[in-house]
Amino acid sequence: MERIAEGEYAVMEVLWEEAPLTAAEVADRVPEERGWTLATVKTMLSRLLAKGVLSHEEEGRRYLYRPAIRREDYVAEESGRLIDRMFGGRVTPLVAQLAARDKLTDADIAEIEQLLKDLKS
Amino acid sequence: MERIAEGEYAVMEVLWEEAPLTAAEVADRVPEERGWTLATVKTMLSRLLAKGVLSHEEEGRRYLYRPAIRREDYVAEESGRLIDRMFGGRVTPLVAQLAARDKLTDADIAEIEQLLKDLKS
DNA sequence: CTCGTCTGATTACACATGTAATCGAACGGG
DNA sequence: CCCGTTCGATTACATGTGTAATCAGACGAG
Repeated sequence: MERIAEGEYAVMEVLWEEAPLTAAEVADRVPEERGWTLATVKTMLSRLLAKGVLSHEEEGRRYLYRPAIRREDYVAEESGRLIDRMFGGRVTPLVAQLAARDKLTDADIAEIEQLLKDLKS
Repeated sequence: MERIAEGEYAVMEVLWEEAPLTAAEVADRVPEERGWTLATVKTMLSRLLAKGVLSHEEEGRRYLYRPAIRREDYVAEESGRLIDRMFGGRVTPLVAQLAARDKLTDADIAEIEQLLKDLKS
């Protein structure tokens, strides 16, 4: 699967949230902080189309854009990439890392324990 | 902290493993698959120096390079970035994601459970 | 029919990255 | 003392990315 750049990812997020949308609608929904113009959003859409991660259908004179890949799939792939690169493909060190960094609250821990318990059954 | 590109990261790995090293030594230790020439490695070293994530000391006419940041710190930051971007800052969905993708073996599960148990005590 | 408007397409441009080659200085063998 | 070798530094160049402006064609208001 094609890599999606950080900025492009913001556009995907919008479309994973709601689709199909026109370019203008996507632009409206992109987080304010980006400060992107409509032109910028259109560039992103074109590039994402070229990468094959979006599809579009004509609606009159405009396009309606929608994701061509599932969010879960992309996220899984990206996560896997990071884990391979930084943790030699092993998940436990990642969890350990997060734990050591105090990134895990008690609630997180409880939740993960529950999750693991369900997994085993 | 400066971002480290994927290729540059390979060089950091070498130096986190063993330091200080000369450019030639680093090149020797970079994974074969990269197929990099010494020139390429030197470019990486320069860029990493510019980013401030490596330091160097002169040893005669050469430099000895060594990491200026700790691996754990960088890895923690990168992990955090991914988690923020893809999981809204929450770790549990990441674990859930990995679990759903069958990325967790029984041994992993046991290990993580043990880890969490230790955390609570 | 005509003209501004909206759309996607094309083009622009700077900086990052992958991947080097080359250059000038210094060292070391003869 | 000279020359090839070895360093880091500088330069090169294609591709990706952030961030747009502009252009050509279609559409809709008069």
